[in-house]
Amino acid sequence: MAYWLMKSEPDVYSIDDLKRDRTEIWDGVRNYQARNFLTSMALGDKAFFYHSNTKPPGIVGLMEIVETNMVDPTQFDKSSKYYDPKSPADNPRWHTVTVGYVETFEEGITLDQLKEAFTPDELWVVRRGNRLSIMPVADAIAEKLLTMAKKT
DNA sequence: GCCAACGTTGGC
DNA sequence: GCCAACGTTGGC
Repeated sequence: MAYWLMKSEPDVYSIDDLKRDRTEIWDGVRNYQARNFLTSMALGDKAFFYHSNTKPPGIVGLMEIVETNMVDPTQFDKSSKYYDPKSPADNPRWHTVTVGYVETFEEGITLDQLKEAFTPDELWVVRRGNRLSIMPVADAIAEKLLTMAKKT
């Protein structure tokens, strides 16, 4: 089982929204590196939910991958802001997963705390200028994150 | 609201 | 294939 980190702006979709919905398709990713990580996810993988563009940014909870290799329907939806006219219907460009709610961390782990605890090589989200919205998290780092989440 | 980082687009 | 222009992300 692998661990991941997935970013979302809470104004757009937050961990509270996922708690309410229980499961949700993670649509709208339009970056090839992020998409490649999405397509390499396996059932049962866990993902840290990261709130970006908010105060404070940070990891707020845990998710589980409950469905893999889904075609992102928004790429064919002309009314969606994620509509991609260049994506061929017979060879969709954008794939994603469905995530399931696992837990909300009582205090979360802020970006400041993440920067204190990890180097940019250990956890990509603390890299300066990092814009990738989906990234892998090594097992040892994930275990440390889970310990930190329980302590706070 | 500003702006650094950086991915994408398009002219050549 | 280069690279300037442009758009987006996301911390501050």
